[in-house]
Amino acid sequence: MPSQEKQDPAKLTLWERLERPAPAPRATLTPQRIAEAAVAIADAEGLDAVTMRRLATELGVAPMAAYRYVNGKDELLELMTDFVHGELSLSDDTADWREAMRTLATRTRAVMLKHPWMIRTVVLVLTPNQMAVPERVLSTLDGLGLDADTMMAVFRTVTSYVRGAVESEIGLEQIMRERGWASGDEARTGLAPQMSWLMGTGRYPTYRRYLREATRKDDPQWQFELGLDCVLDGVAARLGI
Amino acid sequence: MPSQEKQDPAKLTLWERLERPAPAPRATLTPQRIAEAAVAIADAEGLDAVTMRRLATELGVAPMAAYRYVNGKDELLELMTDFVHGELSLSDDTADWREAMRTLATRTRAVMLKHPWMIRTVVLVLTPNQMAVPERVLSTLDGLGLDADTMMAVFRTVTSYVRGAVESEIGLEQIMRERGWASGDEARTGLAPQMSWLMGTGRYPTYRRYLREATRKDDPQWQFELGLDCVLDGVAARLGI
DNA sequence: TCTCGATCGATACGACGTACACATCGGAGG
DNA sequence: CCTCCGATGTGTACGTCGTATCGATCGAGA
Repeated sequence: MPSQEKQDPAKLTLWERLERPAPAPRATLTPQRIAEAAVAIADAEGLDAVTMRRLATELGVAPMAAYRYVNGKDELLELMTDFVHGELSLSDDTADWREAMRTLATRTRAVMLKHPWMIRTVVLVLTPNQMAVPERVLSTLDGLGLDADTMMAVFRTVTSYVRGAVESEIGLEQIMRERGWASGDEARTGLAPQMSWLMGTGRYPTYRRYLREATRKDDPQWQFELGLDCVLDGVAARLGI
Repeated sequence: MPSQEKQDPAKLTLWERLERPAPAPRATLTPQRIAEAAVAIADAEGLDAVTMRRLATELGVAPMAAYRYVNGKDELLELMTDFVHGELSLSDDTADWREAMRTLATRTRAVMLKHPWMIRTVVLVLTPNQMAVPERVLSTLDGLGLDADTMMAVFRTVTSYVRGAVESEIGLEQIMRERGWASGDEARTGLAPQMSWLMGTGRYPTYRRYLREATRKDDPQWQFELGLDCVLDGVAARLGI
């Protein structure tokens, strides 16, 4: 008998395996269970706590068990990333591209702040839930007279801003958590020695004035939304949409 | 005699130690030498190749030697990050804020593409060379009638876009390097099975059209600069500068 | 010359990712 | 009902990592 149409599971991508019809009989483990457990660990204790051994413990299983479903730790991270992207729940209730971009941006920010480890994850691996994002955006941009390249540029521009902004926000949060600072004021007192040393060099006069005069240093949402409005304004103006 | 003004070196920050006048006598190791070696390894073989042991080998020294200058691997990464930020060489030759932001953006992109591992580094640790960036930007924004918060918002907005954009660019490059793809076409053939499976689900019709129609998919510089112009336009328009 | 603190080396420990061979389960074919 | 086989989970082991600890060694001030 010649070759079966059945393929070697190891040669299939993670996503093909994930959607295979028969979930297999024994199934104490599934990709979903693995993803949920890994995400739970990462949410609670950070990405460094996500260990193949720790994951196995959490699943009540031997350290090597998960390797039947995931080819290595990198694929585990892919699985986690795709799983969380499912939380974005993109809806089709708006035809206005700008409003759609705005809610996508704020929702992305919310999801990432909820799963701060996401920011350390590789971008642009092709996973089903990640692909749904550009699909949604491109579809709202359709019919405005933009060519394909420009439509994608709009998507990339807004996405890039969101990612960068959330990244710095998370970076700050992470430092505060590590050092046990609960408020912006606590952080500033904690940072005071280092900061006053830097300021004492006299190399940062303008920054020093910013420190004295600014009043919204601890309002990341204001900062995020002002930047987002700038970006959306610029896209609309330059591309005439 | 009561307490000396000399402090316990372990309690000083990395940067205070770095600029202490006497570099110590024996000095086969210095923070600079350490930073250079670590950066060289990361540039050549990626951040994962930067190992305390590997670094020591490269410096011709015992594995634990560098710990005299760096409190742990995290501080080594800080040191590397600050070192590379020194390459930005911010100049004061422009008073026009927009031109200054533009050259900062393109230069940042260039430096990061030269040191792709930078993108995986924690943002916003207070290091001298990193602080020089907002200082430069704020000083060009000075005197345009913006309050301190808004000036900083401009800086953050542009910086966020740049970081996000470069991050996705580097992410793609990294995947291509890992899989040994040299051109965009090679990458597309390599990705073809996965992509055609995803497209076969019928869930991404607009994205599919983009794939057919787009002609600048492999022109990251065009994408970067278009987005940057949008962001700068938006900042200028919304803030009236 | 002696001493003392700053450097650097040697050794060791626990945790990590994962290769590999083995045990075990559950359903299909007789 | 039995048997067998592939899919699933286990046990063990190896090499590498970050780094704690302590001892050796060097240079300069007394």
